[in-house]
Amino acid sequence: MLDIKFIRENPEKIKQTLHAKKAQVDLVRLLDLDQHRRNLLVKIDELRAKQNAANDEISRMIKEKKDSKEKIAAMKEISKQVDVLEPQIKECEAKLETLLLGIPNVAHESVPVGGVEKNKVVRSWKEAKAFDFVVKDHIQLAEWLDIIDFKRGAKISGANFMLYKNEGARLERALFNFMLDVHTREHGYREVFPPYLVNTASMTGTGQLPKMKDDMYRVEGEDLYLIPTAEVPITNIFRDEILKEEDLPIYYTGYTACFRKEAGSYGKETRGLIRVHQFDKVELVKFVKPEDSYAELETLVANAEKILQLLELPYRVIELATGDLSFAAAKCYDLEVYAPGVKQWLEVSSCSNFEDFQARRCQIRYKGKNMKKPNYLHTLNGSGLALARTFVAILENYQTSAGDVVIPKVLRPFMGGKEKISRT
RNA sequence: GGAGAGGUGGCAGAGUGGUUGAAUGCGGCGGUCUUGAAAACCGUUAUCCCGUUCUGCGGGAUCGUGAGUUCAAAUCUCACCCUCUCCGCCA
Repeated sequence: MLDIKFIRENPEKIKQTLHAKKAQVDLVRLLDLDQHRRNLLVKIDELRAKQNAANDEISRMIKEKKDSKEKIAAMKEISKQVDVLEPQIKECEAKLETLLLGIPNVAHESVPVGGVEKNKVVRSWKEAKAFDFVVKDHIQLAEWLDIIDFKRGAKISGANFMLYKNEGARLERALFNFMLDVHTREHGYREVFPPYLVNTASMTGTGQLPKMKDDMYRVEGEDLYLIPTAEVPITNIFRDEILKEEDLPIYYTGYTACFRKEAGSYGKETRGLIRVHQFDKVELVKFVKPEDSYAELETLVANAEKILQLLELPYRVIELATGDLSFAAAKCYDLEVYAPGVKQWLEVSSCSNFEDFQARRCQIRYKGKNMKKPNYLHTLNGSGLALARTFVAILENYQTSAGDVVIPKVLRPFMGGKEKISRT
């Protein structure tokens, strides 16, 4: 959510943002409601001031045993007027809130302006491996090695649900353990393991609601949604709290399963593990002081990159253009790993600075000794990494001509020292 | 799921219709004292919104959340949420 004062003072900037992020919000109406709200507030505050003064007076009259009937009768009138105004203000504020929640975050000035075509490759790491045999894709490999059962996954739950088996299940487990270890031991993150189901307030806080409502699974009859990312529960850890300045920055990492409907995204491009309804992910979340957030974004990306480097997978870092930024992000880098089997660059991480956009929705503030008032902090998050696609990249990059998959060195301690996965 | 108790400021804990944003204690911050520290003493100590002649001033709101009764609600009524205790169920 943006500051209404900022919107009031920068309507042009908001118009550009709405256009860039393709959001439909009636800005004129929003500004009207804002003005209307303030007019109503002036009126009701005056009436309430009268009530408060009269309350003191009536109280004194009762104590002095004077007749207060007339005063009380007069106050009944005022009270009626308040009763008329109050619902008007509530209605106005509710409408304003609805519009406000629909306004996306403004991109940082450093972000390239334009659509996907303006996305910029800022760096790449490691050349794509040259194979001297015909490469298989991860679906062929996974079926050949009997480490993922696509058919039974679909039987149990539906299309695009996976049943990991044998060394596949173990590789998955190895991956998130490895990632958590790196982030907690080497990058200074504290580990959390949050709930997978969260309420409306949490989903609204990070910006999934109201916009992404149809992309999420909801529990029937309960105010609970399955998380599409651990960003939601982890960022909401501090919802409605004021933190101490000296406690910042705070870094959290956590593993969760993630659930997404991915409606309407079937087809050849999304076969196998590339776009699934349930996947595992290790998330990185930072709570930082505003002046540090862009430096923190760079280290966040570096922390995520480190995982790909340790896994020795070729990847590139993309800086997203304004039109490709998510609703809540002010700036975002995607990490794409190369998968030679499907011959695609796969997005395995998205690292964003939300500035105070989520903090304002969540009411997460901080206060220092020399600060008169609490201030919104900045939140950032990034995948470190999303597992399903990383799994794809490992299978496809580490395959041998025999159809085996060599286990990346850093994962072997998590795989009982095993060096490769072979058909049994 | 059933029965009961309860949700008040950073914490503890008063307050059951009328100058109560809220006693008191602890903690925090500033100061006096001290060579320094402790103790003692004095002061201070929430958040949000609106207006403004804007390093200030004026007003309003907030005692789990929402609705209601009333001239007036932390205090009364209802609903919901959460916590605790006991019972049941259960990985």
